Amino acid sequence: MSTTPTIHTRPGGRSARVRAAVHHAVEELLADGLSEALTIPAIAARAGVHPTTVYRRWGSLAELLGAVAVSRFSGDIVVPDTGTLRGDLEHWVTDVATDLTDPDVLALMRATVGTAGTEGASACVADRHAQLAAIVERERSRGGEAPEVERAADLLLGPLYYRAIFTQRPPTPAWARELVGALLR
Amino acid sequence: MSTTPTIHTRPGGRSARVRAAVHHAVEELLADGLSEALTIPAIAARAGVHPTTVYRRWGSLAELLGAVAVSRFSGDIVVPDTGTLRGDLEHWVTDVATDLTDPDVLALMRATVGTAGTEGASACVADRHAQLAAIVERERSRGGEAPEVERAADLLLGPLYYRAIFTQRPPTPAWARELVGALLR
DNA sequence: TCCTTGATGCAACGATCGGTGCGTTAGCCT
DNA sequence: AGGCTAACGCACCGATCGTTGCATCAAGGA
Repeated sequence: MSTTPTIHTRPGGRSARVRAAVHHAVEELLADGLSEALTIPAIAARAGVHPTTVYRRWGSLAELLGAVAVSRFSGDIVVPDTGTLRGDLEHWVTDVATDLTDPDVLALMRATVGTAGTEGASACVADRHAQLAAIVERERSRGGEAPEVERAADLLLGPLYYRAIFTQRPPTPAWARELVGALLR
Repeated sequence: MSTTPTIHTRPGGRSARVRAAVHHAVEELLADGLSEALTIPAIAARAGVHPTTVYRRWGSLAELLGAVAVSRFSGDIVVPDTGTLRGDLEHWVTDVATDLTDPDVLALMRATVGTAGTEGASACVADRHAQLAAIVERERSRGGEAPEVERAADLLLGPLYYRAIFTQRPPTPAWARELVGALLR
């Protein structure tokens, strides 16, 4: 779930700084469109850290990208309670669509999917699934009818991520809200 | 009568053989799960071709993967005419879902998305869009009502590719047919 | 058939990547 | 405050990548 800083062996100041610097360097290099030369020495140089450190802590580029994706795509977002399922979903898909408009986010997601394989890909959407499940569960606790989480993910996250990754038409908030209409028909 | 296909390049026997061997080697290496060590020398060795040839003809791994994706995902598939829009779509999504079950296809798609960027990603789905547009157009020529191509792509290709790429639950034909139901509601 | 020319093979090179052993630094604990 | 120990920096190494110049081969045309 969230980053619990008590689990790591040594959550001290320096390790955390190095970790943050490396993560930030990965996002910076990806933002610069250098998806080609995204190599560990380049990341280390950008982070002001010795390459050996990166090799030892993360091992491979795949694991590093996976870690960056997890920490980037696992914000502790609390979806505000609008009182209705439709309102919650519309608010949420707007947030997701806005997030997927950021080219840096797309670059990180593409690189993670291509390098970290299945695990990296699911790490990109795990938190979104959890948020969606929370919204559906909240509606059920209100006593209302709610579709299955799987179906909601198919009809909401499916079009959103498909447009973001595979097409050149980034999702817009207005278009995303129509997806809610198609789901709650 | 046969118009000599004087194309700019040389469609002769050897170039075509080399091209086919390299394309096949890329798919083979990806099928072996070697997405990590997917490098041009490795591809050339697998294809029985000198690395220089690959560097000269394709230039970079991104362009090579893009070319492989284009040639793999652009079969001249003719969707059979079942007489109704629903039948055509159900038949088509079944084909797409079956294709997306192949791990080799998924590996190629992930590698292309991660390496070849936006252009590679759209190359993976361009032909699917064309097929869907053809189905919709056929229904209109029958005089029937058909949804917009964009909407159909969002609600059909979206869930299909989302499941295939981002989740560990590959799409099944039965599930894919339900998508048609959600679209034609 | 021979000639032209584009495509491929070959060998060598510099550059850089990925890894290892060791000394040093800086958190955490008593 | 001082020791303990994980984490980091440094120097060095082998392996491999990406490129270039030149020789060779094969496809297409006169």
